Amino acid sequence: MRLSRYFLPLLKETPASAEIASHRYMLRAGMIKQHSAGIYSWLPLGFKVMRKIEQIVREEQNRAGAIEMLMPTIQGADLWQESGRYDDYGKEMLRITDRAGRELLYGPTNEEMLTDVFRTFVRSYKELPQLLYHIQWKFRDEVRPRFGVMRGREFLMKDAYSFDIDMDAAVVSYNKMFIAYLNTFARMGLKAVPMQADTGPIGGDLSHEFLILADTGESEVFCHADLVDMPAPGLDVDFDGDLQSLVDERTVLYARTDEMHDAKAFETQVPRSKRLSARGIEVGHIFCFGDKYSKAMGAKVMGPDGKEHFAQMGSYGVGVSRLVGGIIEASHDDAGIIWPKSVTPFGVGIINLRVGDDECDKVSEDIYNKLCAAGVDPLYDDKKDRGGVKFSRMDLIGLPYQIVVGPRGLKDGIVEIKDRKTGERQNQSPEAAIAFITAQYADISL
RNA sequence: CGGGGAGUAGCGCAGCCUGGUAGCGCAUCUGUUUUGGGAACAGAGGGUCGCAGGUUCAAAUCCUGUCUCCCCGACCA
Repeated sequence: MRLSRYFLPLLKETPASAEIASHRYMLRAGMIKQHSAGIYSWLPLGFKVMRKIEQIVREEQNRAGAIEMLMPTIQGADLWQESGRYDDYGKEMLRITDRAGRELLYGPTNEEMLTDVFRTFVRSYKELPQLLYHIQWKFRDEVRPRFGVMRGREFLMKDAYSFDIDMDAAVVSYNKMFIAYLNTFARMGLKAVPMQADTGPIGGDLSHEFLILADTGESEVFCHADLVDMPAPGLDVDFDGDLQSLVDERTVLYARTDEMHDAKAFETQVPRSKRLSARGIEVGHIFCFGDKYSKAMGAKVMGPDGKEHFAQMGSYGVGVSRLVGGIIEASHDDAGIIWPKSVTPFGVGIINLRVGDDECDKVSEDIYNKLCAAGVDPLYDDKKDRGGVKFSRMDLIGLPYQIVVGPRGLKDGIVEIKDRKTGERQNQSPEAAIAFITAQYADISL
């Protein structure tokens, strides 16, 4: 993409309303525009990042054996009256009336709707397990939206739902999502720690929240320090095999959010030097809640024993739009965002310091064309701005690498490669720079 | 929902106390000179002062109501 043809409305000054780094940078880097409290337009740069995050989530859901579908944003009130949540959910649910006076709502989640799909079509244990998901916009009329997209009212969520014949089988599904989540967040460069969580209005007793540690996180967390650097299980995990030991390794150590925290247990189970209390951002939450909805809504299947059984269910959420902010919270500096390679909106920025100079134009264009062909998706700054503007702009939007093409270097036949994260610079011939950048993305599908 | 703060040009703000018909910085447009870390000079455009009432000869300014946004807390798949 040529910057001169892109839509990238950058802000030089920080909008007064933005308090935390991710919100500030998302506004300044032209990623989002707020329309009202907790409701945003996703501008091209922000949308591009969100799409990449969404795709990683999708790939890891698929890898774990979940199947993608799509349910509507608008739901009828009847299903929620059946489950009993129509009244329980309260003002957080956005309720709508259509022209015929029918009660509708903008879905805050989809347990009821998918349970309805399930009970319509599934009759036998032979069709189990089922693990279905969709990635769809949700609306929760939060009392207090804040922190930009981190707590928006409208947000994009991946929610998966599992249906099994009994609790043992339900735990197998739960474990698949548990492992898939660790891999998902790891691919985004995040260290997410699974923590014992309260099941809240969902019900049930098996539940984990996945939190990334950040000072601006909304939750207070307590955990064993070793959990933070524990590597993800890896993409070669056999999801059809027994995952229990992998899950156990990561749940045996103490890790709880404030609502579940037990100071005494924390002190007895975790040696002093390993006690970590910090703040975290919730990016995923998984629940195994059994027959709460299947019972209320009559979702049952015939078992091998010739009797009817209510499906044992679980639900599994990832905040896709929230992750855009979460990744920035975890990866930025004073100059701007530092994108992990896996979610960066563009693979590399090419800075032409002297647009209009034949040699600079020629070399920049050549690098641009070759990197496009190599699939690296470069952003070419071909605007007629001064060097300083170009440097700070590229730092702000935070692409992992920059290639600087200027008359000074070209005299000696070289361009400069800058690593956004470390600040390291290296001089290379244009050809070597192209090869270097291409190699950095060899193992990442952009 | 309780407490606090703010709505004035695209963004950041001053002006309000003590009413007199709107200003600064950045951004934008034109020109000239510049050009390797947010350039300089000259000129130009852009505002129903959130909205609705009221007081007054006169309201951004005073009064009443209302809407919106932000922060702290409570809340939160």
